[in-house]
Amino acid sequence: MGPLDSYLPYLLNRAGARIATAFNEEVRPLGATLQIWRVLAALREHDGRRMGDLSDTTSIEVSTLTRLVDNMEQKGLVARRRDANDARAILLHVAPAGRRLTQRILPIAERYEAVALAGFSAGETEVLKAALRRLYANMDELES
Amino acid sequence: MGPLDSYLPYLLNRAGARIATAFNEEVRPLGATLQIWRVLAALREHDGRRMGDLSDTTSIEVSTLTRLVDNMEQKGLVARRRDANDARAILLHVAPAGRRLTQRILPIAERYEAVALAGFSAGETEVLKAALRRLYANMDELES
DNA sequence: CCCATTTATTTGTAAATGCAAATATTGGTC
DNA sequence: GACCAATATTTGCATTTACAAATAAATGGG
Repeated sequence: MGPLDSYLPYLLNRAGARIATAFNEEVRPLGATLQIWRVLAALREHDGRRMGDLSDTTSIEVSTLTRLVDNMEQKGLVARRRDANDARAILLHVAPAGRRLTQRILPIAERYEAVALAGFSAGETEVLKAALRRLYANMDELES
Repeated sequence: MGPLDSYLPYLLNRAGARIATAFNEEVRPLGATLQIWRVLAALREHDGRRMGDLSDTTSIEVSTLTRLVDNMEQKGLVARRRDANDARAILLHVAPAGRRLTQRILPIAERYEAVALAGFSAGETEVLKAALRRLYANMDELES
């Protein structure tokens, strides 16, 4: 392996960590965290998700997620409901305070997207996003 | 903001988290962790680094790093030495066990690079890496 | 229809994390 | 040369995290 900054996982982590840290600081005054935002964003895309589903889409480990959701529930951001068709499962729903918080975080999220991609053309942006999806998919190879 | 999987920080985190989790599992049997590897890899590139320098290059928060290094020192992987020119600073050096561990992890790291980038041409790979460096640099904008 | 297996979530517990404060040292200024 | 702000690291402490085990419910085979 050559220099560190030619090593893909290194570059990936470095960029991700930097964005994550900055974003986290920014939403803190709103009483949120990056992880809370991840859950809210996932619910914004599709409300009433299972814990396992949320864990997959947010990349938050499921036992960590349980406790995060405990916390969000206490804050009135979300509500747990038993799935009527499968009593093992929980369906997590946004609550009004969660919707309000989402609306406050959205512009910050959009700003981060813009800042991170400053100077990228629409084409370059698409190539990058496609590559990131491909990286993710490539990891299937090691899961088996 | 549109669908989650068109949101750059999401894609970045998702890919990074997946690689990190898998890598971490893989090095665990060797008595290592991803964070330990990050430190070893940074020292491999340039031995005798300051804590702050290491924190920057590994993206590990400096107070976390202190304790990680305590741990690595106990395992005989690294050694702290006071900087002779500046008694505030520590210079961290690999120790023999650290070098051996590095040698055992290197092939795993190379495999991860290969798996993640499977199907990418050399050109595509370079475009991706350049983009990740650019993302990182773009975040300067928010630091001020 | 009962049992064993699988799936979904939570809980126990130890370790990792990160902010803030403390400590140590340097370097410049008066 | 003493003092003060800046820099480097560590420590205190509360929170977050993650592995493993526990709990609960569904599913399918006999």
